[in-house]
Amino acid sequence: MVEGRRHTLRDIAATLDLSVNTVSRALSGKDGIGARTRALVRAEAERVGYVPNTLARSLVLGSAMTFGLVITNPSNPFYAQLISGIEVRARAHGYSMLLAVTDESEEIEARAAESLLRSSVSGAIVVPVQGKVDPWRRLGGVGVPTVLINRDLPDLGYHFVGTDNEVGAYQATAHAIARGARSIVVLEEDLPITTIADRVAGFRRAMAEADLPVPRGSVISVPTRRYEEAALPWQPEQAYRVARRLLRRATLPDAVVVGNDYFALGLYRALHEQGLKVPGDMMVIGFGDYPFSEFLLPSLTTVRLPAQEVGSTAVDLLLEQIADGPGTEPRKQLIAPTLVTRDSTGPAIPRSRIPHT
Amino acid sequence: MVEGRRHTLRDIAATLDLSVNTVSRALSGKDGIGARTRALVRAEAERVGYVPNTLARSLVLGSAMTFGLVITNPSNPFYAQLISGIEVRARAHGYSMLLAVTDESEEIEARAAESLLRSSVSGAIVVPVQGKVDPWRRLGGVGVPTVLINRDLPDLGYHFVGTDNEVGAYQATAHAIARGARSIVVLEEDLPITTIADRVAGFRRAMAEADLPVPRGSVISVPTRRYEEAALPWQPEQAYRVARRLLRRATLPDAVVVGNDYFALGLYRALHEQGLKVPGDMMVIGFGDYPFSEFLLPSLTTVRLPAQEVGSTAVDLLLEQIADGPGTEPRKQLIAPTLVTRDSTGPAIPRSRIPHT
DNA sequence: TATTGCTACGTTAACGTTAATGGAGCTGCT
DNA sequence: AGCAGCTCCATTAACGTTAACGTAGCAATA
Repeated sequence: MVEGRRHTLRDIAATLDLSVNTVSRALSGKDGIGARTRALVRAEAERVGYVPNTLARSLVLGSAMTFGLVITNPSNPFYAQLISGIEVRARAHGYSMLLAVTDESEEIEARAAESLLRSSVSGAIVVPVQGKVDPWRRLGGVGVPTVLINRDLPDLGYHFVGTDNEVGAYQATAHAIARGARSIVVLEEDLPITTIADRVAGFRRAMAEADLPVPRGSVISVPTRRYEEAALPWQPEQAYRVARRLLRRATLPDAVVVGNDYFALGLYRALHEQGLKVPGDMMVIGFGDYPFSEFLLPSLTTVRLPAQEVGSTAVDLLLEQIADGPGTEPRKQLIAPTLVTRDSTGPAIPRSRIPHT
Repeated sequence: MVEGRRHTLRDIAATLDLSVNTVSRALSGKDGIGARTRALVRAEAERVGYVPNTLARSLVLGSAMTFGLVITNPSNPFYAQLISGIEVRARAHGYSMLLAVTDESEEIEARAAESLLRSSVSGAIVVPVQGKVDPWRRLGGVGVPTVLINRDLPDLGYHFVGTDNEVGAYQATAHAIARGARSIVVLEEDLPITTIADRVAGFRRAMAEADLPVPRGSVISVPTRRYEEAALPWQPEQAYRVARRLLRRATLPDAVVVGNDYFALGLYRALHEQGLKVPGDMMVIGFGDYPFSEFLLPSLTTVRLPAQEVGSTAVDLLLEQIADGPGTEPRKQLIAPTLVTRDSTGPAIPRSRIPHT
């Protein structure tokens, strides 16, 4: 079946002795076509295995029915889920997805933006590296709807969907305090992004509300930026190194809130080596609720980030913007994360309740 | 800068009083253009922020400079890494990447194949669901180079890049035997794919070489197929349930080889609940070397799958096929995985050797 | 000076599709 | 019978780009 080259509307038109336009309209379901003609065309299209050429279609329609997705790193489980969420929702509306990976590099990001521009994407969903703003300004300048994810660039006035990191960190910290922690430390990535600042703010708010001091050294930066093709266990490893230094302090914190669940892994190891118990000697709270976090020993209390929801919300914002045209007020949508309480902040619960299958 | 609509070659041609063709050739670096004219054109293009329209270019050239990537699930760390590997390599050669996620559904897969066909991708890299063959046959039928990843569909005669699962499972099993295991159990996904069969074969070969029996019940299937929007910890959870049943057996195996590192998580938990120690009471060997596996407690011995290498090899095969045209003999490329020996199969090594930073 | 050959550019056509417009043939009404 | 109005299809143009070919102008050569 269907060997050789691709058949076009013209081929079908020629064999049926019709005009190209008639064939086009017959196939696309427009009216003004006789029932018998339409059936004939459909049958012939089926017979030769006709596949419409999206390039030509997009060229004349001015829209490629494609969304550009620009993320920093798919090996971050949050972004992996985000990809799924966006892809599913986009495809449901007939859009394909062009994916670009920036790996936190401004240079790659600029090229990716340029590439989306050339491809005439109908919209873009972007996790910006949060350095330069210009590449994305150009996209909006020519009328490409753009939604920023996770990290806002307020200067652009674009739509934004993210998780409420301030609240997430607040919840995490407040939870630790409720469980008895009085001295708490935060381990965060060393990226210059709003995410981090928001979380630190949430942490400080919770501490302030409990009248707890936040001495210097309470917020520790974990070096994780990397442009290389990536030894992947980089993040746990770096967190492990930082945690080892932390554990050499004279007085140890009661709880540590880490910037992502990979960091918790490194911290777990450092604690284990020192013979310190979680949560007995130190509570640990993660960020992300990665697929493995529930099954760590002890299972990790963590702030669940609604990746799928963020993704589908972003798609909805694009669709809305495409339908309503430009000029819509930029919407900043913060989706609240939820704290998932597990064993790393409380007594290990006997799992014997779990039903046998 | 650069507001309003997009400028075209015609715009530039009009303001400079040149022909469209001249502008095109001036910008694309073709010769037969005077130095002064070229400079003029370049300057004007820069001034108005000209962005070439890939759609039009692709239409006339017949190639979209785009690769289609079809995977089952980006939350599988192997595929997350694969995406990175492919994207980087493809972009280095000027290709963009269209991503489709099938979630193991044949129906979605068929639609994805159709979508790639419509988009005139220059090539496709596919992790097939391994049900129907037809969608992919059509792609090859119209001359789209296609490389299959991980799961071969031999009927198609396409290029194939995968990991040598037989050898991987053999190594894992042989390693366990070398460490003293005599009774070994395999936990695998319940997918009808060659991957699983190959691994079971490798397992059996290692057992046979050591003259060890493989009684019924040595290969256990873990139900993981899911089409829904996916509770993500599904895989560890299912493995946990299966492991609980396993641990109720009268005699327990000395070692368990699991189909992916998520399964190891579930197994770890089940063992922990029974008070069984890894590796003392039971060795555990994973598959995948996921980012967290090195940092589990105990760290997980696992078969590292070269995802990045698989990805870049696939891209290279596509590029080669595009350069040489069709008719090249299909190449089946198996990349050997490497066993990473860690604590889950041997005595916990004191980590005090790790240098302080 | 006529011929050749080169440079630098313009003209035309094409890629495959959709939209706008036009027109032939039929039906129905007065 | 004449005309309007409808159905059904054809014609034309357009989207933005590249490729093939044509040609004017000039310098070098015979």
